[in-house]
Formats: sequence, C-alpha cells, structure tokens
Amino acid sequence: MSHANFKSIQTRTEAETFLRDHGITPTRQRIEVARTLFARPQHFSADQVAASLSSEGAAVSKATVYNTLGLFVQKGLVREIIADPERSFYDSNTTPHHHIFDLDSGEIEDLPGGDIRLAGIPELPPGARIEGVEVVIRIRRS
Amino acid sequence: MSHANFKSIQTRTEAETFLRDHGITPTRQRIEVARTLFARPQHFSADQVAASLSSEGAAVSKATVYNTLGLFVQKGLVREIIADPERSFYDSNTTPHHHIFDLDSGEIEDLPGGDIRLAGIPELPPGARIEGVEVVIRIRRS
DNA sequence: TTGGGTGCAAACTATTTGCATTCGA
DNA sequence: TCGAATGCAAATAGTTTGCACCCAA
Repeated sequence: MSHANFKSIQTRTEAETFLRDHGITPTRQRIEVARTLFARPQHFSADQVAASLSSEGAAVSKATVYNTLGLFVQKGLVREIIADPERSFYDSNTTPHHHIFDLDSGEIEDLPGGDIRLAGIPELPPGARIEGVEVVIRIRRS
Repeated sequence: MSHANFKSIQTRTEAETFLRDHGITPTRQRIEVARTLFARPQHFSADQVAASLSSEGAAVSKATVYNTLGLFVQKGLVREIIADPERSFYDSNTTPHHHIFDLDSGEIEDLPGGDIRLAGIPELPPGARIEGVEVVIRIRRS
C-alpha cells in the first residue's frame, strides 16, 4: 500500500527527535504540529491542523501553523498537495503516491492501488529540473 | 500535437456564434473574453485575461471576468487548471492533455509529446464519477 | 419591456508579514 | 544571554457577492 514506509509518531519525545534529525529546532509548537500531523498518514489543510490542535488544548496561532507547515515542506517532512483551488493541503506521507479530490466533500484521499504509472513523460525544456509530479483525479459522488 | 483539434476564434462574430452554440447569451463582455481566450490555445489567469482585455481597450470589470470564466468552465468551453496554489488558470484548449508548471516563472505550458499515458488507474470508491484527471509536472530551472 | 448581465465597491478567505514579546540552548 | 521563534494584528491577494443600472431579446 502507498504508506508502507510511513513512520508514525506518537509521543512528544519522538516528535522532538524527528525534528532534530531533520535539522529543525524543536519548539513546543513545532512538536505539537508534528505530533498531530505524523500520528498517521493524512491530508490536512492549515486550518484543519489549527483546529485539531486547539481541540486538543494545544492551541498554536494560525500564523505559526502556516509558518511551521511551510518549514516542514521546505525540509521535506510533508508534501504540499495542490488539488483544491481554495486552499493547500499537506500530506504527512511523503512516499510517492497520488490523490483523489472529492469535489463534493472537499476531501483528499490517496489513490488506492498505488500502481499508477506515467508512461511517456517527454523530454522537458533544457535545464529543467523536476520538483514534483502530481496526479489528481477529481471525482463527484452526487 | 496536443491542440490538434483546437478551433481558433478570430472575430467577434465567430465568438458570438460560438457562445450561442454553447447555450450562452453572447453579451459584449463575453464576446470579448471569448475572442481573447480562444484566439489560440493558451493558459490565462483571471488577472491576465483582464489585463489583456484592457490593453486592447476592451476593458471588462474584474468581477465580470471572474463570472465569465466560471460560466465558461461550467459550460465546458475552458478547463480550469489547478497547479499554482496562488491562483487558478484557464486553458482555452479542452482536448485532453497535461501541464508543466514552472515554479520560477509561474507559467504553465502544455506537456509536450502528448503521449503521456496513465496506466493502472484503480477502481474508485463506489458511486464515484470522474470529473477530471490532471497531471502536473512541477519544474524549476534555477 | 424585462429578466438576465454588468460594474463597482465592499465582503470574504486564505495566506503572509511587521514587530514587540518570549523562549530554547 | 541572545538570536530564533511566536503571537497578534494588520496587510495582501485572489475571488465572491450585493445591489443599482444597463442591455439583449
């Protein structure tokens, strides 16, 4: 399955070590964000991260949530998913896989199967370096 | 090539007919937007459409540009491209093809070759109807 | 004539930023 | 201690909406 290599984080201590291992100063807020995000493979918007934290009593300001998510993307801990024109999502599973975006619920799911293969990726413009390839399947259930 | 079937619109009259054929009341503004968009296959943000129009002296208010693009998407005249987290783009070429998003310039190009094939699209959740499949390759040149 | 379309400005939402305060090492 | 990180509020940018006016049929 697509999150076969996902390493779940359960405790604050694990989160702290994880951040340190990635060269990130583990502050209280970053530890909380990491613990929430990496509890399991999931897709969260910045707002959902903030809401989840505050429901656990670990409120972190929205600005810090945004800054932290941006930092995590930059350090490769999470992957930004651009599928909803209204907001970005962040995927705690960085192993290669693709997504389904449900237009009715606004939720993102992993594309099951994981055996999607892109054939025939052509020659890119000279000097171009691929930063990412994303496949999004937009569905509707109504 | 990927826009082999693209039908270019050059005149206001052609635009008017085109809109009527798609069940859209051809107003002055919609005709201008259509003429600009369908002159050739291209990728425009709402802002770029407005700028292009006003540089031709055919100013259309930004609200109307947004409303018109939304209408065109809904009627299937253009395709919305979600590749840049900051804004939507609109592709006047609706034949199936995919995109390259240049992270440095913020521009979208068609993926050349057009022979990309997605193999192994798995079974989707029951009742799901595919509204669109988009492949975006993010590149950097720096 | 008349209902849909447009323009403008105001409203909204997501995200970023400036700056004083606080905290980790 | 001291620079980095945070919080809050204000600023930004894209997009949507309310409402009076206008125009296509």
